[in-house]
Amino acid sequence: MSLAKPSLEMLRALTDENVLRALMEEGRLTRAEIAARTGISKPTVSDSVRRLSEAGLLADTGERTTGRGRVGTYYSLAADTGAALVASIGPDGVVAETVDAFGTATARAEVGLGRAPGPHATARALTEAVALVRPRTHGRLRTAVISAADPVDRATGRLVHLPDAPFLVGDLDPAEVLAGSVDGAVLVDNDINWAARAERAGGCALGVDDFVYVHLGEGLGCAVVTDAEVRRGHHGLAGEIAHLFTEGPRGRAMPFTEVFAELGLRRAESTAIDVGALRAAALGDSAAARRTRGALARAVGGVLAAAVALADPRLIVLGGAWGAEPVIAEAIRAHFAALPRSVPVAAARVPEPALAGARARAVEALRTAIITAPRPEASA
Amino acid sequence: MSLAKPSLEMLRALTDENVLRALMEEGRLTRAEIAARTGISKPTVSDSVRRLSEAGLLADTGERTTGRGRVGTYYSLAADTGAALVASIGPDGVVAETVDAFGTATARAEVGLGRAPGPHATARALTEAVALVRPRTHGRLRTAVISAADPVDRATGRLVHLPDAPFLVGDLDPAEVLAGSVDGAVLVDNDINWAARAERAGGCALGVDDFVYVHLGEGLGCAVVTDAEVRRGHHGLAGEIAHLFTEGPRGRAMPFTEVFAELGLRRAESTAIDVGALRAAALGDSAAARRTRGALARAVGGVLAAAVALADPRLIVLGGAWGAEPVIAEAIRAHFAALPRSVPVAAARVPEPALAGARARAVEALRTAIITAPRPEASA
DNA sequence: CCGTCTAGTAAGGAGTCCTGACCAAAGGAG
DNA sequence: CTCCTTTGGTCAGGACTCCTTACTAGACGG
Repeated sequence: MSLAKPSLEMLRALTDENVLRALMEEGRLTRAEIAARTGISKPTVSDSVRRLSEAGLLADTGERTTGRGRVGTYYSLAADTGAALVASIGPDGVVAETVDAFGTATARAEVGLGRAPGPHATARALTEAVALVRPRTHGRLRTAVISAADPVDRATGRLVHLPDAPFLVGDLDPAEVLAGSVDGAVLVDNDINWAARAERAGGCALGVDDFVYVHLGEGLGCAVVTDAEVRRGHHGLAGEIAHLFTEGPRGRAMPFTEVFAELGLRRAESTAIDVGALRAAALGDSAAARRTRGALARAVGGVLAAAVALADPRLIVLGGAWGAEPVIAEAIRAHFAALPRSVPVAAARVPEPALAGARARAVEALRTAIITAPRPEASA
Repeated sequence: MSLAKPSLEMLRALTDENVLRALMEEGRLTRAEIAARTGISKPTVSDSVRRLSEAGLLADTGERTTGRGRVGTYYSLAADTGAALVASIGPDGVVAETVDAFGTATARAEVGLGRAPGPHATARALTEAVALVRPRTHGRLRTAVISAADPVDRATGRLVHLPDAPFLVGDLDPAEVLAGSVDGAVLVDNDINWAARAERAGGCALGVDDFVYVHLGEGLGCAVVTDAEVRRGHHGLAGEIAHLFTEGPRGRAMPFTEVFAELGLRRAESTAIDVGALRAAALGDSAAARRTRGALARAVGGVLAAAVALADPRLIVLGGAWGAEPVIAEAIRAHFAALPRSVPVAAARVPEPALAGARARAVEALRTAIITAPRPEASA
């Protein structure tokens, strides 16, 4: 609400931010190149580079320009500006990466859970994965972005269990696990939300401001992107569609998750979908398979109709172990196209989408951490 | 994406904006008061006031401070800074207002349609209402914000007809009707979206960042507020819930709008709900009324479940001719509370909500128009 | 070897904001 | 009535930021 107060300090900070961002995007630049890129005059850029070098954020790389004219000196971010941790937590294990401010992944580790699933084993796997990547990165970990295959409470960052939905990873607080290894903020979100961001950044929803990503796998979920942002809702549970009323077998209205119980496609003693059984029942050319596909398409169609009604997307993206299966996706698409307010349907196509989305956000977070970090007063 | 380039001009503009906003909120202030309010030093404020006075945006009101100390001169916005038009368009007619940059309504007119509904009559009514308020306002109309009781295409601002939904006002392009009377941009949105903003600004959803406003009247609609903004979706049709699949009578899945056909509660030859018939059927203590209420509650419950699943609101607001009816609202609330992911339900309470929401936005738009308007170069 | 071309610096100026001192004028105390 | 206090507003000086223009340093090309 309150408007920023104008000051010369603010102006200088903006100049420094321009210089830093130019270098983050380009890797290394001479002062003249920075001036050309940002539109700021050469003397001002030189001032800023001097300031930032004295603060330890920038360094002469030792490289020099070649070609006609005077040799230029290349500057780049200092080596110790730190890194960000990215991790993807699923029921099978953990994938962890570190990225620097240029967006380059500097280390990667995968730790599987084998036959010992559960939150404790997952916490250990996360700790272990961090220990594996930690020594292979320069500087401290200034922030972390975590993807988890369960709903995430927006306020606390904890994984939460919703009624009648599978709890794939289990009760876990990633921020607590990482408390010792990461200096700054730890941001946790659902894997589907990260996947949606990845599709928007470079997948089938490239640049689309309003779309819905529907994930159909062991669990059921979706991500709602409106006005170019994933919307998480008050608790962070937007997109948890298990209890959305839709059309079940024989035209009855029932929660989405119960359709799978009704069809006998759940795993024993669990609310998770048995993807193997589903594929066995829905793929192929038999009349039974076609019937199953029809039932699935009608149930998913109800979910898509709800998404269209409430979010008005330009596009719907189907992802997940069986949602991206061409034959099933085609059945869904055909049924949905016949509904009164249909929109185009596309298939997700980014590999490791959750990790990719989290990685992009981690780079962003690391960059702003570097830019907004308090700097020593220039009082020498 | 690209970062603002720092410049001294930008700083000055920020100072001027601080001064202008302070005066817009407070009405009249002395330079010392502006300095105290904004935190900007007195000399700088004096400079800014001189600049803005020379540009014709500010004027000495002639009033003077009384009390101890030197007399101060009060400044205020110049009288000719213009006004904004606000209009609410419904099937029964048009209400138009003009507001100034202080948020004060300066004129108001209501033009009914009587027995001649339809888009042509509505366009005439709008023109007439504007002609009535126009002479009673100072300065030109610099922007307009329109509320319409039909879905609005976000890109064009036209009212659009969706299949199986009533078209209460009809095919109309408010911006075209107003082209001659309004200088600046014309913003058109659905009445339900404006109502939701009004409830957030000062009603039962005061300050809530994530909520869903469900309107149950002749038409069916809702507004989705996430992260403190009404989300309109790609076409502007977010919240058009007529085709959302829900639970109909006898437990069958069907589009929301068809529930009313099934219950015989639609008006003849129309997809609009017969509110009179609905009240007759659902109010009272008879077994039949209780059955009807139950059917309505289950149908609305499906819609609320979908809203909770996709938007994760902190609150659901019920409004509209029968949605706010206490007995029906209570039936909805009771049924919804038993669902697995229930959230609090409140009743809308802002009077003339669509107009109130549009008015607030019009003030905002007028203020930014004044602040960002190109100013004559100070070259005297 | 000299002209050309480019990175970077130096000098000067315009503009913005601030601090602190000062002035003007009204109300209150005695 | 006079003096002091209080407050709005201005003045002068200074710190700082950014820009333009002109200049220097130094390598390549012919």
